[in-house]
Amino acid sequence: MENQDRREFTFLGSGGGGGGNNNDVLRGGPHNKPMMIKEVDFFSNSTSERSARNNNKKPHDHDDETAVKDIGSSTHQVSDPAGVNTGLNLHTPSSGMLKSAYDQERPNIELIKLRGELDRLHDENGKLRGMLDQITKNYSELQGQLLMAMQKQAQEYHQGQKVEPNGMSSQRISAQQIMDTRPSTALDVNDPSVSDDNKTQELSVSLSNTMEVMSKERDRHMIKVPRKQTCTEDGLDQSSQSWGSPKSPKLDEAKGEEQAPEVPFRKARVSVRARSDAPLISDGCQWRKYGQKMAKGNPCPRAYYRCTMAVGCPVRKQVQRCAEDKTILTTTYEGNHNHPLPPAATAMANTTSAAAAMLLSGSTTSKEALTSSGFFPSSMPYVSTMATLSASAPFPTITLDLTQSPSCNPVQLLHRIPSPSATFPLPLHGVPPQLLGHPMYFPPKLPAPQVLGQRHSHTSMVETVTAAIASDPNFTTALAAAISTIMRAPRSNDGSTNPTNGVPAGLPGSPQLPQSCTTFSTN
DNA sequence: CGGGTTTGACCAGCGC
DNA sequence: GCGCTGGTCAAACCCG
Repeated sequence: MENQDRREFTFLGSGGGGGGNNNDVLRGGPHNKPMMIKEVDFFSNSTSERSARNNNKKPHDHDDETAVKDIGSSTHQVSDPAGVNTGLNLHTPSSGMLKSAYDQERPNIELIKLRGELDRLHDENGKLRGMLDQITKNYSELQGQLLMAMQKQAQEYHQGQKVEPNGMSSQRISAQQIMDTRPSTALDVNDPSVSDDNKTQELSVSLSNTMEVMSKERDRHMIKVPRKQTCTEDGLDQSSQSWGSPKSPKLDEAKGEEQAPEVPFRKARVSVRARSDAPLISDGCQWRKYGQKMAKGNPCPRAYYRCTMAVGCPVRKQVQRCAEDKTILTTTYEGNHNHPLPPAATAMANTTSAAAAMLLSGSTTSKEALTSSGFFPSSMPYVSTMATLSASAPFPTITLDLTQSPSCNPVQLLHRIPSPSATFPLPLHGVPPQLLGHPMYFPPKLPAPQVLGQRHSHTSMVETVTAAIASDPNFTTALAAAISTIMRAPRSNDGSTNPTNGVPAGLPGSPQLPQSCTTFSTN
């Protein structure tokens, strides 16, 4: 089991170490510098650093390097190495130097070439850094827009939403929306009329700030909900209903400022369903298993993990295999990390946090706030991911279901979903083409498209979710529209009415989603 | 030996 | 009040 956790991080490590070394890597150990950090350093480093590397490679060239520096001022300005050579040619043959002198000059020529190459690499790094910044900015924007949409919809919902007491009606509406909703009918977060001030403010926040905002937003929306088991589905969902109950003093203590002690409610959770033979999916974080239980209705044990990347990190996750299809691994996350994360983990954390915030922003008035609704833009060429939201449970959960086939018909997916859940697509096309084509791009262990189409091996949520966000320019609009639809949809206000009420997960005809009261589905 | 997993025990919420 | 269940704890154990 312990090897599973270590295997999670091999893609982040330097690649040469064993399991324990990988742990050290993630803790920022001095000996095994994570590859990702190396990349960052490479993006941000200076030419001098690379020169130092060259010096390490050729320490005996130090004098020559110094000689190069003597002409470096002109060389540096001439970014084209060819220009440098031209200048040298003017000096050497035409000046009538002796052959020995010329031979003495040759190392300098090579060094100048190297210098030019370094400059070229520097420029390239600058471009890459800009690209990375742009990606990060876009991601921040997306999150900000998501948050804005959530806030707006939450406000609207609080103001005038009428409750749909009939869960089945909600389901029908959900289906209609799923089949018929178009982006044009949904909230366009790109619309400048939508809270420009707030939007600007939100868009300007960094990733971490976004996380913080979302966390605060989420905490603000924490509600006191009587713990009630309304779902009859097995396994994870039942556990999820009680997860985060205030009975864990240590957890509350660990949450500290993040969660008021008098608030008995828990955080929203984000579940991930993925096909994987591996016991765990790689999410970029380091986890320690602290318990295992046999859940009712599921022969597969449920494992409990907590984040160990920092002391007191409140993030926990549950891992359990689907009873009906043991190739499906369900991982449920809760909480926000209170420490820096590796890039991959950051993407995952942000995504789950956004999803959680999305849930909570719409579930503040009642625990069924997000009972059902749907969105399925017909403009989406690939419906690779479906998201199902549900707040019918005592605390809302959003599940990314990555188990569906890419070729799966959305209608079929609809029929597979046993509960009136909110569904919307998350296009998972892959990494940005500019990254794919770039030599500095290190493809993940499993590129997202492979993850989508592949039902085996180690599915990486980070890769998949990140790819979902990064790959499709329509994603922002689509997601916002989905959120909009979700928030606007009629919701069940009856405490006994929930998506799974009377529709136990794992019903015949819904083999793909046997245990989800809340499900993101992936195609 | 340190860090992780295993596993039985314990606690608290919930339903009957 | 009692039993069931989920979640957590912590001692024992394992492993590199």
